[in-house]
Amino acid sequence: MNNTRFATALHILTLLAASEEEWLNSEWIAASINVNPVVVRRELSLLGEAGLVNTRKGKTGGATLARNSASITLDAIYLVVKNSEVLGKRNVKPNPNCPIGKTINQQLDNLFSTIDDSVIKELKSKTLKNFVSEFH
Amino acid sequence: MNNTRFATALHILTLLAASEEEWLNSEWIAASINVNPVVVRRELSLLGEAGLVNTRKGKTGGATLARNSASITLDAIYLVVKNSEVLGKRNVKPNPNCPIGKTINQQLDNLFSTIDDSVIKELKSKTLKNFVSEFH
DNA sequence: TTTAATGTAACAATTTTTGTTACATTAAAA
DNA sequence: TTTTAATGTAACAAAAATTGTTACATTAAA
Repeated sequence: MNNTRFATALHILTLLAASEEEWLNSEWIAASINVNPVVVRRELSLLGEAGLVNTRKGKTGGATLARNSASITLDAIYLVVKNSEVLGKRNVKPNPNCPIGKTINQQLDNLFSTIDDSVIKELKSKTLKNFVSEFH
Repeated sequence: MNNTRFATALHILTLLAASEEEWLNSEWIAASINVNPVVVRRELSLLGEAGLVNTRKGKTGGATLARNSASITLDAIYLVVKNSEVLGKRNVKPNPNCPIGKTINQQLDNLFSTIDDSVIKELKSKTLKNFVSEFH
């Protein structure tokens, strides 16, 4: 992950959690993060598919949290934005004539999964509510 | 991490560990990974700085492990290639006029460090020797 | 009917990653 | 002493990933 998607998604959810019951629009959210509103809408769309937020169109449109911030754990956010593994990518075509090259990607699969799982587990222990409570 | 550097570095070290006492050259290693020899030399240079390999120039030049594969843990490799945090990047300039935007990067610092630390810890429990032993 | 929002496609710009060429330096071997 | 075969590294090119932007159809309240 060499991008800002987790930071952006968590920022969005933090704003929504900090003002529950209000429909925040993408322009307002974008101004807080300092990115383009389209970036926010794109991420909101994915967070919506994951059941973390509700969005509505039309005048007075915007977004709210879909569930209580205490029930949202950070692994759910991570899974929405994750598009690579913690240890990165495998090399595409290691040499099949080399005993190591022949099977290294299978060994890396195991290792990469193990590490990813431990990150997920750690994130699962942290709630959005707790994260938000750190702001004072 | 959305790159192949960890996979490449571990591949290199696996080859060296699998034929200790031999000086493998970058062209040979590169053929196993299927990348350009310069990529291998670049990574070997960094692995050398970290004390994981020895390299020598001249005819009969090449690389060997600098220490026993049982004493090399995977966190050492990760630290050599790591150039981003597990949860990615922060947004560059969140709005200082927003209570959330004002301090979110400090909160993210804490979270990102915690997650990175847990990955390091997990990798520290795994040795190169053990990884190599999985090939059969 | 007007206004103000989302949803999303299409594309542009930027940054990161990977690949390549070139060559100075080193050290063994002929 | 010259040739050979390697590393080390700079400089640049190419490809891929990331981020930003414009445009506009759709929706729903006012």
